[in-house]
Amino acid sequence: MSSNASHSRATPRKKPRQRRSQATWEAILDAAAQVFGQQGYAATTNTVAERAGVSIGSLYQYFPNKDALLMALAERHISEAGLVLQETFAGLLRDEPDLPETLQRLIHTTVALHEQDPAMHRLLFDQTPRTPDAVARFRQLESLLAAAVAQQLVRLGVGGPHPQARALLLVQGLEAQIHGAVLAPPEGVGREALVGEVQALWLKALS
Amino acid sequence: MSSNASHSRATPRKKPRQRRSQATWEAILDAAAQVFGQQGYAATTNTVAERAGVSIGSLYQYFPNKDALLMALAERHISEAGLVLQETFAGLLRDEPDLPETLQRLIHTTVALHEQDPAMHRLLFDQTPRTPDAVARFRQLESLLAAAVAQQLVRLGVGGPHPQARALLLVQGLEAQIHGAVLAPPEGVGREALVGEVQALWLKALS
DNA sequence: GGATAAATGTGAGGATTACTCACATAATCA
DNA sequence: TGATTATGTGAGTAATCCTCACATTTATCC
Repeated sequence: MSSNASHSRATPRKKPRQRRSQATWEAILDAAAQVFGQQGYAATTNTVAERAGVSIGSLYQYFPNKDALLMALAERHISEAGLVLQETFAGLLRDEPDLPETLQRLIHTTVALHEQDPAMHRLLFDQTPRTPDAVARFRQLESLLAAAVAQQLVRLGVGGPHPQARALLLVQGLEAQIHGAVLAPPEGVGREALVGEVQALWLKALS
Repeated sequence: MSSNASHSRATPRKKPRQRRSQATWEAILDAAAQVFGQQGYAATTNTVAERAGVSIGSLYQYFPNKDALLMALAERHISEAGLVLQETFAGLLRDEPDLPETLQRLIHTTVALHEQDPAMHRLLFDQTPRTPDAVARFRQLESLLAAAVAQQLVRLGVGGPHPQARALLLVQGLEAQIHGAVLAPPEGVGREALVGEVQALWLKALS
């Protein structure tokens, strides 16, 4: 089924050395984004290769298995999100806003990240198999993010006895709440109100 | 691949009418729990049938596809969790405890549900494909749970302008935080401390 | 009790699909 | 230019989900 290659690795099987191979690699990844985005993870690797205009053999020259293709898409998506987050934290370090404003910015960024490319987000979150590798990678990112948040909490004097722990809870809770609000909005309450409620809750929790 | 049956339905294909068919149905489910629990979603349906001591044809007489088998396992797991939750809420309605005690009980139950059968929980959460059906089913349960929680918030006078919305945020946030604390405990902080921090945060948020 | 119908069980095989490998082509280097 | 290395190809293999034509067991009726 999924990833039964001898010691499956998610990294590209071969690093491109010439310009044309780089182009091939990108063509495959772009095709994967399109095809998986439309048909979900059930889409076949042959379809991806066809859409990319390369043979199925070339696909497997760069990605050892189907999961690796998704992981590569995830990496790309994550690195884009990383840039946005880096910008947000740079702003916080520069302006040193108070707690309400800090929360406001963090929440706004989280919402923006979820609204940016819902199809891709849903594909990666709902349909990509959660291999141990993928889970570990996600946890690592979460931890990194928590560290940056912890720094802010400490600056604002609301870190408590275990800033890193508190920050982790904030990151996990916020992600789940915003994810639900944006991708599965409940009836009867507008997204605006819901996001406002999130901010109010965390503001009280941290004050 | 996954669920390409014409209009896939997750319900058993055939309702058992005789006692032996009921036995077959349960044998298959029990075998599925064992085999999938050990080998994950990659385990084959033929292995499940073999373990159950029935032919592969019989398996597909009761479950239209592999996903349906997992869904049935999920239903069973969820209904057990439902009993625990029902008990918790019955206790809250009976005793009408104050906010700290109410939160304490809700959190304790959530922790217990995650510690109960971590293997099955991980299987269903991490490895079972999130089909639209499965996602919808989960959201529905979440909503039901939120309604019960909202009732408690209103009773305690901390429901705010939109008790249902606030309750939903509580349910989603709590689930994510406890899930992380129990199934992926961070280093440096004990689970006890982490759970305590969760309670403190929500207590302040709702007071 | 025997005959008929309905329910349940079987497993070889069809259809799909992830992935391989022996070989062809293109680029680089001496 | 010839040799070597990098890149590309696609028919074929193995694995696996699922079907279907048929066998067997149980229930129903006279």
